[in-house]
Amino acid sequence: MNISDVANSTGLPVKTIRYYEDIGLITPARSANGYRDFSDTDLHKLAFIGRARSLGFGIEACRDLLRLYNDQTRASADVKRLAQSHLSEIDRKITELGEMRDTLSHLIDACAGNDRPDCPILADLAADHGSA
Amino acid sequence: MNISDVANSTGLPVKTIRYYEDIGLITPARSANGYRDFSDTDLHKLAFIGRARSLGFGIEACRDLLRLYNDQTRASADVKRLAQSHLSEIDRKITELGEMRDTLSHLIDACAGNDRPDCPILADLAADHGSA
DNA sequence: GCTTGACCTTCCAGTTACTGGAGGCCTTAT
DNA sequence: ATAAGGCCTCCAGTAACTGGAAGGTCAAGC
Repeated sequence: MNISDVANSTGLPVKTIRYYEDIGLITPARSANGYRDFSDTDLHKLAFIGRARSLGFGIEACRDLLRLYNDQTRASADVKRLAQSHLSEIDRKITELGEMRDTLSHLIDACAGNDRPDCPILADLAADHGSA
Repeated sequence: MNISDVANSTGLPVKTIRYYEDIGLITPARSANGYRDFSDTDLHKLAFIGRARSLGFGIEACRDLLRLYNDQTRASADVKRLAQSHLSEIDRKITELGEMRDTLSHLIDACAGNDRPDCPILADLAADHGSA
């Protein structure tokens, strides 16, 4: 299988697949002409990585997940721990973004949005929010 | 004012302040010895940027906000538009993270988390989610 | 046999917003 | 005189790609 076939099957961009080889996530064979020659296993791994990435796992976490997947002696507790740690990170980000969202939407509501210069958004950014 | 005073006042790291000068957000004066010599205006600008950044505005948006702030003839509509566009982006991210969160927490709930190898999380990542 | 166009290759640079570190002046206090 | 600490610049690295240049390969058509 050539790289564009794999890209079509997995939905991953060609560039990304090459990148995943660069960083050692996959090691496809090479044809005599130098082209990458992907096996079904490579395809499967890439699909796996693609789904893990779509759940927000970082590349190193993907590497760990792949290793666990290939390890028949794994304990599901190890996978769960990894996933929980990632979930906490997601929750942290959601909270952070939610706080931004709340502040920002209040400011937006307070702004007339007309052709006058006075603007509560700018006023808030310029205001002293210091603790002292 | 030396850079560490500004860092203390604004809460921004020294490195970040130098970086903001590099990219032209601020242009502090220099003392005879080559040290940056920050004015109150510089301080104010940096605090402004710090607050905009804490609301998640990107650097270029900060530049725009600063420009609008300094433009007495601005229309609040322009500020509002910028903020709304940023809010949409935040909402998009929250939605994306929320979807990840939901999927991931279902999988985590389904995983026994013991020392057995069978794991619904890995099974899901390995499963064919293809459209065909 | 040759050209054309679609693929494939590698390598380099750029993205975001910093952060860390090396190597080296400047200042202040002892 | 020296030691500590603050300041300087420049270089490299981070995460995960993405775009583009320069060039080899392959299949089809004339």
